[in-house]
Amino acid sequence: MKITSRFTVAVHTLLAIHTFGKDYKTTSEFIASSVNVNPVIIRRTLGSLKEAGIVDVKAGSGGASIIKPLKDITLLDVYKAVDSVEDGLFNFHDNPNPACPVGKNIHAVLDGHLLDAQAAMERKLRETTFADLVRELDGRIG
Amino acid sequence: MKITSRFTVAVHTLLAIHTFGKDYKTTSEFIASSVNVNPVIIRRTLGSLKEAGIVDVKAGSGGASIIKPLKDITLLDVYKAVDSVEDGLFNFHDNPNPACPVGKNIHAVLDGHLLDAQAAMERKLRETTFADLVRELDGRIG
DNA sequence: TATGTTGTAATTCATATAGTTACAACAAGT
DNA sequence: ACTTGTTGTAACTATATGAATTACAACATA
Repeated sequence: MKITSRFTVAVHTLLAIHTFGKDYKTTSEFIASSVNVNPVIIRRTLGSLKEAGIVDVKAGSGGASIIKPLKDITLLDVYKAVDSVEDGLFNFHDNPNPACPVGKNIHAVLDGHLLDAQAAMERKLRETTFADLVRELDGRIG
Repeated sequence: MKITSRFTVAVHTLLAIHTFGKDYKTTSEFIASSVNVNPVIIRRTLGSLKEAGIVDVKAGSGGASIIKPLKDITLLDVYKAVDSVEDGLFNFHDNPNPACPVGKNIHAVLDGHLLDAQAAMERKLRETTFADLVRELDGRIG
């Protein structure tokens, strides 16, 4: 199992808003044609990003804009905004037998290590900001 | 989306084999009662661990044993053995529009960062060996 | 008021995992 | 050789999750 494409869709969405926001009205329809998904997916993505205080969306008139400094938006912020991450990256089997010495202690032994691994990944995601991504993207667009 | 419970099932399986292997025949049925899943799940798990050279399974007579030194079995080894990890931890949306400057470059900009995050997690998993886990478990069992 | 858009619910579709049943292949004891 | 218990695996079902889609009320602006 893996992390959903909601994450990369959200990153793409933000980059599209930044890149085209000056010249176009970045509606869900517009963004959807770049990401190549259904516009409703973009609306839901924008809803999550809005809840997280990263974008503002104009209901009615349409269009989205980024309201947080690019250098203060990390990949981790976006990841947390759109992917339900509260229950951890790793799935644990449901009911280890508490009558068995191993089953009884497996959580105590393993949970910490799994959290460590997850934390290592999140630390890495926090290192990259959208200021970085925009710089890299602009370098490629030229 | 997340990493499947196959991983924790496999860890549990190995710890059960090590803990009980001296006194019991660790059949799929036996292990399944500790993990609390269907025996077939354990057989499939053991099949993967066997392919990876971590365990030996006696077909017919029954029972599994660990054939690799505990200090040389890391959590990453087990993770890679049972979870299909080739296609990456992150799902990427399928068809970003190549006619759009953002869609055309999104992979080039993002892929490296995603791989970095995944690598950070795997590095952390590699730090823990089954010698460590057994020590921790034995400490709790007393 | 007319137009175009957002926000969201409801439904369908696709995929992946876990659970289950069934059974042939196999190993070892008798 | 026969019996017993187990593995290995295929086939199928059940369940969960995400993505796609349809539909429409709420909304903002000209």
